[in-house]
Amino acid sequence: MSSPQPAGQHTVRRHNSALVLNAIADPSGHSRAEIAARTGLTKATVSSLVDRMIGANLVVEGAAAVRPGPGRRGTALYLAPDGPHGLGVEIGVDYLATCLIDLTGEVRARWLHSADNRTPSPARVLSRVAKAVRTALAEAERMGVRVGGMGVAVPGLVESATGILRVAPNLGWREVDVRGELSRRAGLDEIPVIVGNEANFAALAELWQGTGPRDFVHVSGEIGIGAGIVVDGGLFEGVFGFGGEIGHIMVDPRGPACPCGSRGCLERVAGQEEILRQAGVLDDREPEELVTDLLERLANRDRKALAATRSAAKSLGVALSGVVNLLDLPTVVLGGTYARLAPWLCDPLRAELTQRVVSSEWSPIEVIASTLGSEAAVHGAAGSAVRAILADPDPYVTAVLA
Amino acid sequence: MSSPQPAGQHTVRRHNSALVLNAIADPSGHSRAEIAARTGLTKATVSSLVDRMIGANLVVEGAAAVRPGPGRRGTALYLAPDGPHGLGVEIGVDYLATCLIDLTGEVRARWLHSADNRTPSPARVLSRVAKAVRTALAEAERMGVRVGGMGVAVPGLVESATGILRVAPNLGWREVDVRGELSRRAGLDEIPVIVGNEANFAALAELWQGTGPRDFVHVSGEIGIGAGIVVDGGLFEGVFGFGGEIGHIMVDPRGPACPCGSRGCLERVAGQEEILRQAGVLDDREPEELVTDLLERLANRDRKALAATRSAAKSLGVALSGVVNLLDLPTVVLGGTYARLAPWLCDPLRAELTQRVVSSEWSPIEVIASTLGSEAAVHGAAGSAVRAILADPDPYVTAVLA
DNA sequence: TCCTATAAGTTTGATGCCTAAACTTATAGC
DNA sequence: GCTATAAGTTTAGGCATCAAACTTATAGGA
Repeated sequence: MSSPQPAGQHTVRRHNSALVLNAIADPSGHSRAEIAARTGLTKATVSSLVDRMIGANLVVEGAAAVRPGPGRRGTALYLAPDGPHGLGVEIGVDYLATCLIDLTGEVRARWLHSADNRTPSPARVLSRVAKAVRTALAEAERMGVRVGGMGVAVPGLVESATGILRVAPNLGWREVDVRGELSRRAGLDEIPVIVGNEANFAALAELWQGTGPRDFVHVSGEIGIGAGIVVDGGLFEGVFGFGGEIGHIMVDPRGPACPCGSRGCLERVAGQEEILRQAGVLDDREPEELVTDLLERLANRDRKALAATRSAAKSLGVALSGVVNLLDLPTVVLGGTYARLAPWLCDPLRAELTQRVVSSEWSPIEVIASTLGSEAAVHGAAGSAVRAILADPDPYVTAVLA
Repeated sequence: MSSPQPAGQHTVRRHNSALVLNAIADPSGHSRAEIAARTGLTKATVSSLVDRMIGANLVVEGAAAVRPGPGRRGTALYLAPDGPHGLGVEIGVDYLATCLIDLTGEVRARWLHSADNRTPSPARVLSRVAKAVRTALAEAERMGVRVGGMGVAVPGLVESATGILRVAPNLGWREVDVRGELSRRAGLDEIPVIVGNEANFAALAELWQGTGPRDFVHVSGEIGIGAGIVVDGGLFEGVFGFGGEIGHIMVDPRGPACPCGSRGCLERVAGQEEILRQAGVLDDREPEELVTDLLERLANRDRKALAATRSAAKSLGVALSGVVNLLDLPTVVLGGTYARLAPWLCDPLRAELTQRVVSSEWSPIEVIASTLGSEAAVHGAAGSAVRAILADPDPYVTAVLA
């Protein structure tokens, strides 16, 4: 959105820095001259901007490119592998994950602790998180890289402007100032911290991974059902940052009651727990084991398992058709547990969507499974930190060069 | 697709021109110095930009302001009442509306023809539309004002990038190049034409009228049910421009069959026709008369009418709660026929939403009725033309001064 | 081996827009 | 009519871009 801020020459440089850096982000390695042609800037301007970014260690020069014909060879430019890194943290219900990611999106270090984050107080959990953050910062220092930002994924509603976690039902948290607490506890005065919903971060990880679509809704079903909506390569967060809540779309007015007060909510009808129950594999084993059991039964064409999955697909289709109609999205990405069930979910879901979506005639709906595993959210959180630099490098460059 | 464009000094002027003009758009009339303070630009810059815009007849100077204390009085600046006008056209199912609107949003001329646009071929209808456009252009010439752009509202899905009407079920049109045809038939080579969905234009009219919210979903129910989604003061169109289709969200899986192939679609359950049927006032009179009849019965507390309205409110609540959860919107605006039924719809709808929307605890959902009448869509269409100039005046200014 | 054509990257001067600060104009209060 | 204050204009300077000239590097042919 156009900010009500006046523009000056610095604004121009800022805009063009981002333009140039995003062209450099192409891993095939382009020369200054190619970047100039691609962005529409002159070689002189590109040179000047690139020099600044090399100085700030965002960009490095590679070997001269091999090209047929006469003429001097250009020097290929790449994102600096030892440039600023992004630190990602995910506070799960029963685990704590951290990772360090470089500018190219490569994971350079990762940690995963099993931890019950539900029983102890938020303060205790956050002090544990702060410790994990300090460990990661120490590792970054050992690697000789600067940490340019941090992303924190939490399973709840986060007000994007303030970074305050409003509520996380599955953690039992309410009104926790995650950003403030972590900044304080881990001594992060210098590092910008972004707090967000794990479903949103997972969707962003999907966006940044490989060459997928730029417009999609990413649905992940673990304990709740969360959706991350990506429009034109950016996250759609809603007005307060509470967007993407599809778990309580009503799918069946005569369905089972939901703790939220309604009936037949998607989460109750198509959530992991309900699929397992209908398939007859719900007992007191670990969730991981139960899903493996379900997958085995599906592979063996167990009738109840197949019926449960098909029913969930149908309900998902009802809910997602509303989403897709409303936002006019061409693609649905299945993440989390749904990604593992994708072989059985995709076809009935696609059929349901095609039937219900008005515009499917002109732009058919694609349903694909995420290729990212369970660590999508941490990667997205870490990635969002480096992406913040890539999307607007000039403030970072100015700060480093100062 | 937004192609990344390089920025130069002209970009700066462009940005700041918009900034200044939007500050001037405040009808209370500010001086150059006040604009400077408000925008953060210097007086010199504001003066220079304002001079250009006065030259292009976008801005006029008013009387010197009265202000207590010593010092020279500033000259108030206003949007030029005889600056460029927007031409709005609405192709309804059984009428054709046109209007001319000035930069301030004031309607300066309007025409309304009853016309059956359903039976004749699209080509015939469009030639009739072109004639109405030429009439409006002639009137603009007589008034001595330039027409800066045209908006065309149609009751169907429009691909925003191309201006092609993909389908309009209630007109029986498919794949009609409305923009191309009208440009050709009415000789509009110089004038930019925006084609859009009437529900979207109605939502924009609501946005621009008065001091309403900047984030809302506007629902209007006539023959179909359309929604216009406004986020942060801008229309959310979806990826292809097909966004806002809420008519076929499923509200009740056991509900009546819908021509779209599904069952229990919102349109079938809460549309005008179904409300009238349940209230027992559906016969072969004109729709207008039927609605008046319904309103009378509601005023007289007719039990069937009240029940029908309450049931529609409940279904709307189910569908809109999904929308509001997903997009995290704080406000629902009822337009069209729903606006007239608002006294009976608002309360049950609000109750339904409050119950179903997860974030309502932190940001309660407001339900309000539109104050615009049946001409919201034409006004929005005309307004979108002048808003395009207000949002980015520099290209217009440059073209006029050249 | 040297020359020529070609292309990458740098240097230089011009342009355009913004800013700061000085300057001019206008007005109230004394 | 003088002074203080505020609006609006003028002028000098800064900054980022661009165009064009210039330097550097390379292939291919004489």
